[in-house]
Amino acid sequence: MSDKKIHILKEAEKVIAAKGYDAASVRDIAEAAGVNLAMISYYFGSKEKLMEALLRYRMEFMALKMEHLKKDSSISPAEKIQALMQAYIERIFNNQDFAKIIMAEQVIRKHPATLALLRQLKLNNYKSLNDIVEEGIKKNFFKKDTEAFFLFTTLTGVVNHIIINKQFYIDFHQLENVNEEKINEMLAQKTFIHIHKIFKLFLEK
Amino acid sequence: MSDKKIHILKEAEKVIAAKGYDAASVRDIAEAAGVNLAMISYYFGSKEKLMEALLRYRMEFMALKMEHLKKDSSISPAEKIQALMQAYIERIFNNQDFAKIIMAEQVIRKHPATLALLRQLKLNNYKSLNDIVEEGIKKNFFKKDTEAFFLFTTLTGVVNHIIINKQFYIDFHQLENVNEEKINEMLAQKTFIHIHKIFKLFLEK
DNA sequence: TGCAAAGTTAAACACTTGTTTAAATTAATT
DNA sequence: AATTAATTTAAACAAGTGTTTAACTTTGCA
Repeated sequence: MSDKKIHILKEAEKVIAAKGYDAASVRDIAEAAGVNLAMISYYFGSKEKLMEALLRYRMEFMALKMEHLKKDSSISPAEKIQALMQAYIERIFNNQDFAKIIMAEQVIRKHPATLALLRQLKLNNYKSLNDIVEEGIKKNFFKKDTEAFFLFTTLTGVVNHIIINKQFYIDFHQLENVNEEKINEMLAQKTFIHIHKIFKLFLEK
Repeated sequence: MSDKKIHILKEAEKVIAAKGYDAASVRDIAEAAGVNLAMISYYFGSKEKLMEALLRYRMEFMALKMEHLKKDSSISPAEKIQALMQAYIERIFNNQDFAKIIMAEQVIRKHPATLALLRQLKLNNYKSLNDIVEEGIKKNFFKKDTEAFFLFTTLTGVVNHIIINKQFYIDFHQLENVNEEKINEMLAQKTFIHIHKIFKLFLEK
């Protein structure tokens, strides 16, 4: 993918995250990217295909590919879970615009192509988590009475809702003047500790 | 509010939850409600004001008004927390369309009037939770090292993400032929048990 | 240098959007 | 029954939508 296409995608991401897909017009996106309106169709074919390209482009980063430690038995299942949690939190916090777009897409928009992509991403991430959980149960490290679906929903639900409620947190604790980078760091760390406790509760014997 | 206005609001809720506010046209809503296009403006003034009316109408139900047991010292803080959890889960599961609209509104749309309403709702619910937590700490029933914000985010994040991922759950467990009412009941119950365990972990000594 | 391919542009396209209008119908009040 | 008010309607409005067009400029290559 050319630099120009990537530049357009990144600007489109900002506009779509701020306004939502439907309210973000192709003219808005073109203006934000500093290109002529017709270039969107020229490069991507259509607005919907631009959205699809954005999902494909970012999903690469958002997928929790845990293959490298899947069969590594020198790392305990608990440590693997920890690595997955850490990776997920990091990715969401580093891609907050994209996280919002994905949330909105799941909640309201239902275009077949994007839904299929999201389903694939969700399934892959769920399986990464599930594999580790099953390994832990087999090796007798983990409780076997916890449904992986609820662990998965807890991880994704909590992290994403912390992003949604970030402004609420800032207002409530009067952190308006604190550097946003600092707030993200602090929140990400606290989120990790929080989720870690929950996973310990449900998994460790 | 007249029956007709309420009828329009309820139909609008379905359409907006399915398509999102921006993609749901006034014509879509009018058709779903079986009324003439101009009636929307006649009754509500504008599309945006219809949205505001919908939020006001439903927020009545969604607010967790815990005043009746706030000062009741015959009920333990743990039981109060349990009642609040139960009430929240019930309301989200019984108003899934509205829950989706609220989520989308928080994530992408940012109309001042609706944002202020949502902020108020969030603040009220947060305070209901926080009051009980503080009472529990004061009475030496609860740990005092847990931030209420993370408890709040956990409750709302997990429940709402279970709604978002309901179809994923159905597909994954091949429950396509099961009555949706049954699935909701089952999921709500499991969600309650799940959240209950988490709150116990973070609160009880 | 010449020329085909790629890139860029402003203008136009058909269509949908939220809202308003003015006329017609129904309901309520005297 | 007469008259005023409330409701409902189809049609029209201007503005904004995604996409296409055809002319123009730049680029890459023989």
